[in-house]
Amino acid sequence: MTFLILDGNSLINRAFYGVRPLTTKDGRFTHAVHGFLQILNKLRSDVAPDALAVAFDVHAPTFRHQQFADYKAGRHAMPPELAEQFPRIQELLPLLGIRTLSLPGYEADDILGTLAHKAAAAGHTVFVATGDRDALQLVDENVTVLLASSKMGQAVTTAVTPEIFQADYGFAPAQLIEYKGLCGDSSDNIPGVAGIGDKTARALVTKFSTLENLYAAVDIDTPELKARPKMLLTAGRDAAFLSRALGTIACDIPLPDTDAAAYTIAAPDVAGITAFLADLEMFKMLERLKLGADVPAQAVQATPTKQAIPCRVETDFAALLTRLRGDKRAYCVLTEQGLLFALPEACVLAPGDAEAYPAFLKSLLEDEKVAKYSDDAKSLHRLALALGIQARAVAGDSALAAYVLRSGRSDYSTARVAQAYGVADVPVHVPDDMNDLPSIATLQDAAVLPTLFDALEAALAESGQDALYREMELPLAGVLAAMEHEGFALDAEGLRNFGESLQGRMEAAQRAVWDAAGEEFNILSPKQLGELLFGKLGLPHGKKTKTGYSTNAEVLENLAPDYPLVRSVLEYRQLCKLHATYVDGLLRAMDHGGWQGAATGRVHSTLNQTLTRTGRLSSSEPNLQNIPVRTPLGRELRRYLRAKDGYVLVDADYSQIELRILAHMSGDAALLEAFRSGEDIHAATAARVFGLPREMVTPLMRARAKAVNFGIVYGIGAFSLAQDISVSRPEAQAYIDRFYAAYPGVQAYMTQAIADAKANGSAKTLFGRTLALPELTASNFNTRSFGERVARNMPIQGTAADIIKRAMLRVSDRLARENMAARLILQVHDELILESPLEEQTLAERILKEEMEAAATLDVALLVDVHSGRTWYDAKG
DNA sequence: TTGCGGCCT
DNA sequence: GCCTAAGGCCGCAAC
Repeated sequence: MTFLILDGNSLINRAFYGVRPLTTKDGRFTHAVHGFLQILNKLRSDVAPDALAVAFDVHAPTFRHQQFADYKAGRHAMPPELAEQFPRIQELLPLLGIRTLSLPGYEADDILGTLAHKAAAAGHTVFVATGDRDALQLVDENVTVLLASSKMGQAVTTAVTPEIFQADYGFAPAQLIEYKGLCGDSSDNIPGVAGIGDKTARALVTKFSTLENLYAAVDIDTPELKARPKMLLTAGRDAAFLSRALGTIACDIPLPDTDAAAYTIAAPDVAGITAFLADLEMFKMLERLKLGADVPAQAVQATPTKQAIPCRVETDFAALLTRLRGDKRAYCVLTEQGLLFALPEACVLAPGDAEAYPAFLKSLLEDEKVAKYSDDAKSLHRLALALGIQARAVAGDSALAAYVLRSGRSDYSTARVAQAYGVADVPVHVPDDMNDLPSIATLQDAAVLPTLFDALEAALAESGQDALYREMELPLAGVLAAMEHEGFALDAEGLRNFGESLQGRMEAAQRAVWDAAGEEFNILSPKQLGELLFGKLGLPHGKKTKTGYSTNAEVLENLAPDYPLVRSVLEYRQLCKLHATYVDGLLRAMDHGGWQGAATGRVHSTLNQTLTRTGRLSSSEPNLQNIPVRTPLGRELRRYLRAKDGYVLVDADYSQIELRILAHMSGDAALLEAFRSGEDIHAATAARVFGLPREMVTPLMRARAKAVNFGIVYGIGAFSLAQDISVSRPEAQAYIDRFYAAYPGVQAYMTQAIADAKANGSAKTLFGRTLALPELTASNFNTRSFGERVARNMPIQGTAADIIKRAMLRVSDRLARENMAARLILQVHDELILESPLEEQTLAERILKEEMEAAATLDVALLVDVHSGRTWYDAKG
């Protein structure tokens, strides 16, 4: 049986702090109740438990207080608005058929541990839900911890399995207590070893596994331990063992019932729940709890008068498929419960747990004659790829359509898009025996799709962006799905070794800073660092931030020539950045083969298609578009992003694409001529700006001209240019003036771009992509200036984005047409990367260059540079 | 969660 | 007196 165990205290706390306060008319707070029920609902639909228990703390000292009087001392008292909500939840849970339990002298954690331990031993599948990372020590093959957190106000749970834990921490879940012994836990006032922080603790636990091993090493004076940690460990020996004991969850406390069967979910008391929720004025929650027909109509408030669409589960896939083939169109939404269809007369779920589900999906997704319309085309493509096929006739994506119509929205969820295009909610009706259906909100999202697509398609036709949507973005979703699916191979072992070498250097840099400073402090804390440098040591400070002195790289680099200490700070920062963000970050993102599916050892970045204002893509989890390249040390990371055996990476990037677009769009004769003659564009600008013949241009002049070239594209001002190239402000202004004098067509174009944007209320790319710019009419000078800079930059940056998207489609089609095994795996704004079999390398290089250069025909040619290599480092020219 | 800092095109 | 170059993602500290 599946047993779900909740930490009531932890989850209610999360719920309380995670949402805005809410009261009934007579002033009783209800938001924690509300948030907790939402988490409970989500967990129940995710895990489908047979048995459920909710554990609570008792407000009394525990056995831990006897060991350590200061345990959890200094904690803020619970605010009364939260305290008053606990009894409400404890009253409601039994009505839902769920048992609660607590035990004097113990914490909810210990109940979790004991129940989980016993149930796992009895062979049950156990899930523990909490917001407290402490509970991760319970994770093993039979126990998954569902960690609740909130991301951008949205409640999310993360399933932590042993593999995921190991990837995150570097050691096994059971060793979490050793880690806590070393670095303590400030929220519970557990001390740990003074001076040992997260980083050192992780390294020590990874190396020595247990405190016993570690202290054995301390005692025999092994060279594996450096002097400082050894000294700290010796001083903190008692604290370490005490902290470990305090941090250890008890798994054998005397509970009355430890058998999972004793917590089987009972039938809900519908009348009781209804009365309870009505009393707290939580009418919507009644609906969400899916209590069905027994709910009195007046309790649900303002029952919609429109005919509701009934929802059901359909397991006769053959019939469903025949039906969809007859309709020729399938409006569908991929949900956790399966694929959900909006038919004119009903919402129908094809349940994901049915045996025939994969075969059904294959038939549908591959069927050219059934056009698929959804809220997320990329997810349909990825579903197909996971099944080993390619989706055909993915003909609509509402989010993508809305993005093309107007980029810059913060949210392209179906509900928001429908609202924006004036499409009314379609009410849905869930029969009371349908507990396997997705949430009401999801059902409504599906139900609204047919009318929503009508509205979106009409808007697209009217705006002239139909081609952009249909011929560029929609097919691109398929290409992106394939790229995400492929992923990028990672040399994990090489990366780990590189990380260790960084760690050695970090310790040295840290030591150097501390020695020079005469004290030990957290160098990564801008507050502590600022106080040291500009307070205690009295160094001349530059600008200030809202919260104190600025310690950013620009400020520190000005001080570096005179202060070795500052150089060490910069070095320490760089090393930490490389280690935390890239070494650890990439290893964490590597596919470790979670719940199902084998580990691929590759990273599968998400390529977001509806995020940027300009039409660019963005990359996340991990972001592969910001892998270091500028500094030699950072660039080393690219040695660990590589092609698989027998393959090679082929990397191609556009040369000066944005300036070429500027030349085309402005029609400036001199800029066009500079590109046509094939000369070095920055040197050409330098010659014109400085009024010198080409051969008199020095490297410094070229570098400054390069900064001006880029700055012009962004709408730079003299102040920032002066900063950038270290000249006086009047001098910078002179460069800008001379640039415009040298390229008068560019100046005219920029003026026109702003005028057009003001006239239309939006900026536009060469391919018709539109960005609304309400900022242009703002009365605030800064806001308006920002709008003007975007009006100048977006057409250029956005056109470059359009062009590389066209190139991606061409490359993808060409590779398929020529039956090649090479695959696109990444795009970095002006750069495409293929993973190609060695024997296809030459052809792949040629295809990439040809298709990218032919992606647009401008008044100036597009030029692409191609390089290949086993690793990304080698493939970067 | 916010602010700072830092990596990319 | 204020601010100051476009578009992103992510880690850490501190609240």
